[in-house]
Amino acid sequence: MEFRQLKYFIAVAEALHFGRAAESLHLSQPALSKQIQALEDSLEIQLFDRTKHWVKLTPAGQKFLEVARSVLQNVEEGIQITRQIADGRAGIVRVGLTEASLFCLAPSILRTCRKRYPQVDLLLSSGGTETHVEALRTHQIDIGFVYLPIREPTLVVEPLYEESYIAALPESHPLAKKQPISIHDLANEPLIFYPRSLAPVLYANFIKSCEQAGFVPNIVQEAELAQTRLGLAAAGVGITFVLADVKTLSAKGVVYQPFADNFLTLKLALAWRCTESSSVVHEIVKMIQTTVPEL
Amino acid sequence: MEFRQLKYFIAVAEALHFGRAAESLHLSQPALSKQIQALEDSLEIQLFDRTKHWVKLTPAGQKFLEVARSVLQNVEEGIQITRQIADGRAGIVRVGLTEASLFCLAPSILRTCRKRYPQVDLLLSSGGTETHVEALRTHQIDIGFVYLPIREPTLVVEPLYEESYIAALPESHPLAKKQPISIHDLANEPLIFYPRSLAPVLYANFIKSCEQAGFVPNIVQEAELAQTRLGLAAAGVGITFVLADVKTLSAKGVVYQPFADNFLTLKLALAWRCTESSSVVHEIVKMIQTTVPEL
DNA sequence: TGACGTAATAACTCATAGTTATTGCCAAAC
DNA sequence: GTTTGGCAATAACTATGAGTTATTACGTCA
Repeated sequence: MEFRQLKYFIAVAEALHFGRAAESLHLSQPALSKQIQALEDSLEIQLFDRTKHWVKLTPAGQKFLEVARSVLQNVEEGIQITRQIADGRAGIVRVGLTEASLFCLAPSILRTCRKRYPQVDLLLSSGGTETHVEALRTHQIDIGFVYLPIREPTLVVEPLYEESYIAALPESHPLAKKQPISIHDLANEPLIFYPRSLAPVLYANFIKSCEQAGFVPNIVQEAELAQTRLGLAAAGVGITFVLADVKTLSAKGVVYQPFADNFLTLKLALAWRCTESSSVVHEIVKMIQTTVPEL
Repeated sequence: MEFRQLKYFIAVAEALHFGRAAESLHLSQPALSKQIQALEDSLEIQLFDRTKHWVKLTPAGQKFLEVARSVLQNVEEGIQITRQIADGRAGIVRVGLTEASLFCLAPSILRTCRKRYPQVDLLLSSGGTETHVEALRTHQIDIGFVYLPIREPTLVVEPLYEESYIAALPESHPLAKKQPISIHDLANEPLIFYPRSLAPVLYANFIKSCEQAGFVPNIVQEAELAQTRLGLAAAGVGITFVLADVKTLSAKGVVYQPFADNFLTLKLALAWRCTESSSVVHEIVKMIQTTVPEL
């Protein structure tokens, strides 16, 4: 059985006339007759009752007409979906977000995706730079938000933007009134930082900057989430640091202060596998890269 | 796109190796390669990533594998159903039953049908001989239970069995004690008969038999259903007649009496269109013809 | 660097889907 | 009763393309 025969069969079943059906198929009548015969022979089922003067469907033929139509429609729809996946207009993309991207980026990325790529499902997870690099390698995610610099030849890494950290101090802290503050003010202060693994290079830079300023930072507590660190700061445990755009998160008992020397900055980047074959991943990368600067 | 190409595609997608896939298809490797290329070209979608050393599905190819499998399965199932209809193992058959057949035949016919032809739906309706003949002509039913004789050249009519009528008398009636009774006993008795249209010939025969016995029957009431007639008899309206096998229907206030001369008999037959093309109708006719004598 | 495994290409063959011309059948018209 | 017309089937032929075998090109592994 061939697709051709299904199409021919439908034409004859609709016209109930070999001549006219052949015409509508841009085909000669004998060719059509032969193909219908071949179809009936291969199925070993008589689909038409026909004399030289009329043609009609047998009961089996009526059922087969439904079957033929639904098969052709299934194929058509299947090709549509396949094409959407090939074009990157459909599929599943797993994105690893960072703490920073979680707050302000995620909602607008999701919104844009749903609008521009309604057939694409974004699965979001969160983690640090190291976990994302590993998750990319092991194919657990397709796109990761990471902090620069990164050395991983199997990944494509493209910077998104740079953002500076600001200090978050307990309300009652003396530095809360001085503005702007400097790195030197941090000497001897109890500090709350995030775990090294979240962005190892940034962590190292921080330590180095402190040492260059002539002191060893006194990190009394580590916490991954900004919210947790702010809570600790509010409780007077020490000074902590958050990304500038996190300050929209007004926390009770905490005062934000920018650094005069802007010494602690973060370069956010997007990473994906060099070998990535899925066009939908590339589409979503492009989408994120155009969406993020608009914010 | 061709079915061949779908099958080849599935083989390659499963083996991920053109040589081995070709072998499993009993085909040379170049032929397979060409067909896969032709498929990709016709769809304008790349289904495989391949080098000289490995083959793997693209994301679109993975989707298309699902599509191809489901299409082939749909076709397979569709052919199955079509074949069942062609063989008379599936379909819809509309059967017109008579009062007589409704009581004892219908349940066992339905039971046998469900057992032997699980894919066949029987749609039952009831009516008299004349309505069934008309319903057969106008394609409203496919098989009709009718009373003989019938002259209708467009129908095939095959007798099923002959059954005699028995009298049903009010309990208090003098004839209730005499056994068996004769046609002569009916002279001057008020009679309850069924409408002429239900079985015109039987009706005429009844009138004629009475006239030959020397009297004109005194029909005081007509009623189509046996149940109604029995009710009237019980109420003392008169004597009525029911098929012998209806007597299992014990009716209060009514006594059954066979006729000595067996004068009122009914020949039940099955009728269907000469031009009937549906094999399932013929199957069900055969089924009824073998089931009925067993009762 | 050479041998091996593998998909693609080349050149060819043969099956078959298409063509036109013709036949045979039945229905309707004269 | 005969003829005409319409239509599906058949016959004979053509050309497209699905298959073949032999070869090539390429990347991996020893």
